[in-house]
Amino acid sequence: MTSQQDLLDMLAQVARALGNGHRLALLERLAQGGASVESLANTTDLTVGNASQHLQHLRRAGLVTAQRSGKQMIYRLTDERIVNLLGLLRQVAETNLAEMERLVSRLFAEDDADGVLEAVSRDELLAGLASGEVALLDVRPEEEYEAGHLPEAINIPLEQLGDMLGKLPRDREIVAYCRGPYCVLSHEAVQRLRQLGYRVRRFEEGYPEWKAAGLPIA
Amino acid sequence: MTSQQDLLDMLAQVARALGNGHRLALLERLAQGGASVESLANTTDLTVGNASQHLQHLRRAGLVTAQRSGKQMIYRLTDERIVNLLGLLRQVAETNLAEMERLVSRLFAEDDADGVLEAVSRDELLAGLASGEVALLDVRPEEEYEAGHLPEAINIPLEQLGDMLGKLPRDREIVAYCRGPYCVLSHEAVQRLRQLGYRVRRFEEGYPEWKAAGLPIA
DNA sequence: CCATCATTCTATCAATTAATTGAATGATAG
DNA sequence: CTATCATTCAATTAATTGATAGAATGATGG
Repeated sequence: MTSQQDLLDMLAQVARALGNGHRLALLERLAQGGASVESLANTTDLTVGNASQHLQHLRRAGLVTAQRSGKQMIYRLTDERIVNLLGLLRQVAETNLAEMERLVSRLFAEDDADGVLEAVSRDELLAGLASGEVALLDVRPEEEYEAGHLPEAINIPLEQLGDMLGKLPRDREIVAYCRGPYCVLSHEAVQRLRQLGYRVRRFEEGYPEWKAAGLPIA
Repeated sequence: MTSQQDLLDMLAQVARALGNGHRLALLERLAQGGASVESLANTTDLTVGNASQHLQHLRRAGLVTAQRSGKQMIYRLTDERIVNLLGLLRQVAETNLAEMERLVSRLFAEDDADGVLEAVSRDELLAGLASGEVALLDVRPEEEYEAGHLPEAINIPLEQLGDMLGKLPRDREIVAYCRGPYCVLSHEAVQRLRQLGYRVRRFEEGYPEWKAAGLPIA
């Protein structure tokens, strides 16, 4: 006979699949778009063998699917709602764990006496884009940009920021975004560009959250 | 230095706290309202010592708080959004794990050739209540009903269903609800009442989801 | 203060999980 | 068919987790 506890045990199995920092890193990368095991291993600093095992763990939990493409195995999120699930987990953790807040503020430690570096909210960004006052900058690697990005966004991967400044407008405020709330790429970009005199702030979310909210992508 | 991985590790710690069936059962019970360790141990079939340990695990993850009241320790959810988090986890698991669906349909196995026992959705229930065509029946234990319930709901705990039939109207359809989507109390009540000739269906959600949605409670 | 009750702490054992290594499989290009 | 590349499998080890039993703590009522 099936009992309610069996169902909860199965739910727990899915939750346990989320219960490892490396697997969360893999999911965050997968939220940018599908990728091969090797590519995933590189962006998450795992050995290929280890990444493969974690991906199979996620697959058993129904969180990702695998599809062979030639020699490579391409992994993808099974469900767009997984982004929402991770977002909600993040919110709950941030509001209820003091330790969490400490880590977040340290990760984004910034010399921001005037508060001008305050991150841009989704509503604020939408308003800025509608009025044409804001230029969007995607600082993720080209591979992730190609897999999908916010409309009208210019792609300058963080490593090439110095070489491609010509692409950036001087007459509008720039809003930089990257992989999500904990991604430091956009934060780093903002700090560097501000030193060069650009008017630039960081979007408080990233591409996956934008997409999961059903907003238009390119 | 703090890295993004530290944050993901901390998120993983919260997810791991959800990664145990007994702890999910405790959270489901806590979603009905605060309770003592002993009460929680009873409703989840755990020993008191074991329940205490799991509750402390949940506390370290920031999911519950404890407050002493006389000799007893009353535990509560720290955050209403935890109900949403569990709901989303459930949705993701149900849509992506075949095994999950199999278990759910077996738990609610019903002899329902005509489809009349189909669960009532939230919108349908709201419409029925607004028009006065529906009477609400809460079949949870009195303790949980007292801690909060849907407006106008009559409480008849499942064990006392036979004794208190007089409270039920014959002229309206009855909608029974209990703790949530996996709670079998309302399902059991519906089966029994239908045999007695009542017009009755079960609400597909439960009290915690109703409350978390911001709908009025009593 | 003492007895009682509710809960937590401590120690222990069994079970599960994560990382590592090296071998095995599957697909492709020559 | 063979060499190569990407991924998975299998075996081992260390670390973590969960259950249990019994001692310890904290609050209450006489």
